[in-house]
Amino acid sequence: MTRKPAIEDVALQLFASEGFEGASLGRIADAVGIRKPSIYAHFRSKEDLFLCVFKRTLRRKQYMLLRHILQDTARPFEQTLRELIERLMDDHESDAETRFLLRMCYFPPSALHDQVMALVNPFFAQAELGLIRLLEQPVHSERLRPEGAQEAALAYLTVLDGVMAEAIYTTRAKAARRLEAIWPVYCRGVLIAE
Amino acid sequence: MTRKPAIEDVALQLFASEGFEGASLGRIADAVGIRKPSIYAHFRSKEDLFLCVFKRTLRRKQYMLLRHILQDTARPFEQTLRELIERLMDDHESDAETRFLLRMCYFPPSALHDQVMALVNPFFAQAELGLIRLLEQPVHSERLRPEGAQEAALAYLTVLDGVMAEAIYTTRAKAARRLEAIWPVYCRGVLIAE
DNA sequence: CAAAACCGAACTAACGATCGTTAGGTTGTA
DNA sequence: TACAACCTAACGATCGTTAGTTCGGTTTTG
Repeated sequence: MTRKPAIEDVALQLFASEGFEGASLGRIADAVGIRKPSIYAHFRSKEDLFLCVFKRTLRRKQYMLLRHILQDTARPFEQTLRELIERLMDDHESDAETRFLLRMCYFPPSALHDQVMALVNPFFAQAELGLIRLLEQPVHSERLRPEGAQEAALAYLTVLDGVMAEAIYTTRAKAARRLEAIWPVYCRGVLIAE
Repeated sequence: MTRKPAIEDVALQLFASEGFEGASLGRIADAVGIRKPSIYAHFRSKEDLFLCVFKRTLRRKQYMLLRHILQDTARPFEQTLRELIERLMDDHESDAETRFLLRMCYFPPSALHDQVMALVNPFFAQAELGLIRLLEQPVHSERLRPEGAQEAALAYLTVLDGVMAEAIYTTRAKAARRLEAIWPVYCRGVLIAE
């Protein structure tokens, strides 16, 4: 009977679209259908609410990423990696969770900058590591140029962020255009020519 | 003797670091060394102040970009394009103008979203066009793969945003790592193999 | 088994602080 | 004398937060 999950969901939505300072507890409470002080039955402060939502989101995304990358390690890695970008573009358009996470990784509330980064850095580090591990599997690494898995992984993350950047400030369709353009470039750049 | 330029400079700094909602007129006035209502001698509202600063920044950056791209069209284009990314990384670290512009292109104040985008879209469109024009010059286009200037330009913008993304949420040094990794990939991907 | 104590989730009322903004006065300069 | 640039004082609205209450459902107890 508790509205706690509803509060978290609405907070996520508003934080994603208005930012931390732009989303007020009053508007969050209104959208949930409760009174503003009722939020304090579940969270010690606005910052506490934010951090709870942020941690939850980080946890879910980490799980999703891991699952996607390890789903079928035998497939050509280009396919897996390209589909991951497409999936993130879809998610960014349809669910607020991805928008929230991206926004707060780029520009966390300045008072919480250090706390947020302490959560985000291991997240990114593990993502990079998981990616390198995938590319280092013999099936894949023997198709890579001698520069190796590390370079291919780092370059991929750059491509990913570049495409998502366009998804953020314009539309999914224009981001898809970018992916079409850069993907063959990326593949030619990291694979051994046949 | 007017403090108008000082107001704009300080507003730029605070908007860049705290966001539109996070930066209050009171703190801006404090940093300038005047009283809060004095701001209204020069700007009709907080939104007006923001838009003035934003337009000025857009104008300056547009001029800088154009100058950089057209500085020496005979040089190998890879050199010009790579240096542009390095320059933007430097700017992002040293001057608030670049941080401000990036932040507000990604996440404009939600009440001003449409107005901001009406300014930003032509800016991006012209940047893309200028880039394509550069790459279509025979000196450069004859070194490009048959996919052509359009693909190379779009891929470049993706690389640029991907590297800048890392500069935003971590440091210049880590962004430089990304550039090191992706630049040879990009060049192999767009240039004809010798 | 019924009464009592407890607890969590919501509420109302209100706090002080700060927000953006307006009105109106002072002062120095053209 | 007129105007621009600043000032003080204050506005209503909203911010995040606290105090204290009510109410329904568990758990503990006589």
